[in-house]
Amino acid sequence: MSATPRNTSRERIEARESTILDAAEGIFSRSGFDGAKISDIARAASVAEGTVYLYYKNKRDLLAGVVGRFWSQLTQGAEDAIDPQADAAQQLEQLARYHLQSILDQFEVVSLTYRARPQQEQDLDQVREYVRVFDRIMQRGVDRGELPADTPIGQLRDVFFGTLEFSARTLKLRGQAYDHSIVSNLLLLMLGRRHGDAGTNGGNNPSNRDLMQRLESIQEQLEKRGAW
Amino acid sequence: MSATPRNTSRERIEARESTILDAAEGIFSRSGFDGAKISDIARAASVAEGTVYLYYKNKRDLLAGVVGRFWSQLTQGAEDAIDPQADAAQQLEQLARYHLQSILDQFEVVSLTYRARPQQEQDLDQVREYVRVFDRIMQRGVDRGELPADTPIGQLRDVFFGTLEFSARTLKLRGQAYDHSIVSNLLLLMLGRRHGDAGTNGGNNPSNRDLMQRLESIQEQLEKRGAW
DNA sequence: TACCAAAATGATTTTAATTCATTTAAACTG
DNA sequence: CAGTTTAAATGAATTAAAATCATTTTGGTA
Repeated sequence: MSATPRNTSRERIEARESTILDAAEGIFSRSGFDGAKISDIARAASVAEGTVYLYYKNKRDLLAGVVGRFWSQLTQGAEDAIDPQADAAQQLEQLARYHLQSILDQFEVVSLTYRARPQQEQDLDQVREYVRVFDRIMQRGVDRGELPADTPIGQLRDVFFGTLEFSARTLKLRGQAYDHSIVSNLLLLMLGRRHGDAGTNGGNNPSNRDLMQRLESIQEQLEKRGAW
Repeated sequence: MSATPRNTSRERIEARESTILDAAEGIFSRSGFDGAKISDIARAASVAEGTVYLYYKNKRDLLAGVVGRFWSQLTQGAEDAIDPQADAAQQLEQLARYHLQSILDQFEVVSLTYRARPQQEQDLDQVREYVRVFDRIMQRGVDRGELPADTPIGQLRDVFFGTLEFSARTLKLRGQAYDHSIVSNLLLLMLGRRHGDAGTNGGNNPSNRDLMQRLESIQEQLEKRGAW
């Protein structure tokens, strides 16, 4: 029959493709795009060099495969990390934490994204899909009145992902780990409140009494100095 | 004597180096890093292939030269674009406009930056220097009490550059041109007001929180000065 | 068991970076 | 200014790695 003519075969083939992607991800991450040799990837996948070309047209295509899979998995993970019951602000925080944590954990793969061909090509379809997770959260927030109706979602998207990615780079450059204050401050900015440190003195409005004390302290200092 | 033994020579050599950089910038921008052939670059510079290697160790090094020069020029241009008399908010807006405009104009070169070796290497020294233009504006704003004393400059730096770069990518992707609302909204976010339209909360009565921040900033300045 | 098509192989070809022995030009010397 | 030394430039030859493709192997089928 032809009912399941090469079903077994299909499984084997998908497994092999996935093996090649795994190998490529490892070698690309370790050596970068230029440093990675197809022969190394083939060896790591226990496959002949020519076999790689049966699955991917060329080296760039293979990279696109690795990067595409990464972003697909990220989309899946993001959807799992977000509580559908929560309000927009909470969901945004969940996404921010998840995103920052993930791009820190897999920084090398994220960097490889920039080696994929940009624009027009569908190389970055999976990135676009990922970004829609953000758009949906925001749109729902607007629809429910949790966010102002004129919220510029498109612009805030660039604020959100741009800030998190640059922050991740900074952390990596300095050898620092995940820092929650980045997420807190970003959310405070985006949701329209003032920055400062997260919990510390949060949204407190100091009392007139606090202000008076501070003024007295300043006056005292000035008098000590006699200067002005 | 050896006072000016090969001064004339030095000029010629610098001119040639600059010619090679120009050629490389053109070819790299047009064809990308991988697509650019040293032979093309050599031809565009009217020079033999081997000559390129007298000036740059290899292709990556040549790329670093192109990218480094770009960021140096950007630093120079930024300093010219900023009015030293203006307050922090105005300077920030000047820098934002200049930055967004520049990276849109020379998007390909900016993209090439990501092909330069990251981390530890001094490939990105010029980028760091450029970023200090931002830091100086912010620090001066804090010192003068125009910005809260606890302004997290380092984090805001990532907000600023991250947002502008991602916004530029979005514009390019959609074939759109410079959009001033991006700069306006970014500044509104960063300076702690709400987004939406510019003047909205302009001359409003300041809250106690605003007053307290201003007092703290004054006090800090006093203390700094008291140190000597 | 014999056959066929799909899959895999790796030696060969191709492409482009990098090197280096040789040539050319510039700067210095007496 | 002819001769000598040193620096700069050249491009043919080398090398390295991507990509191809004629051949072999494998798995399924009759």
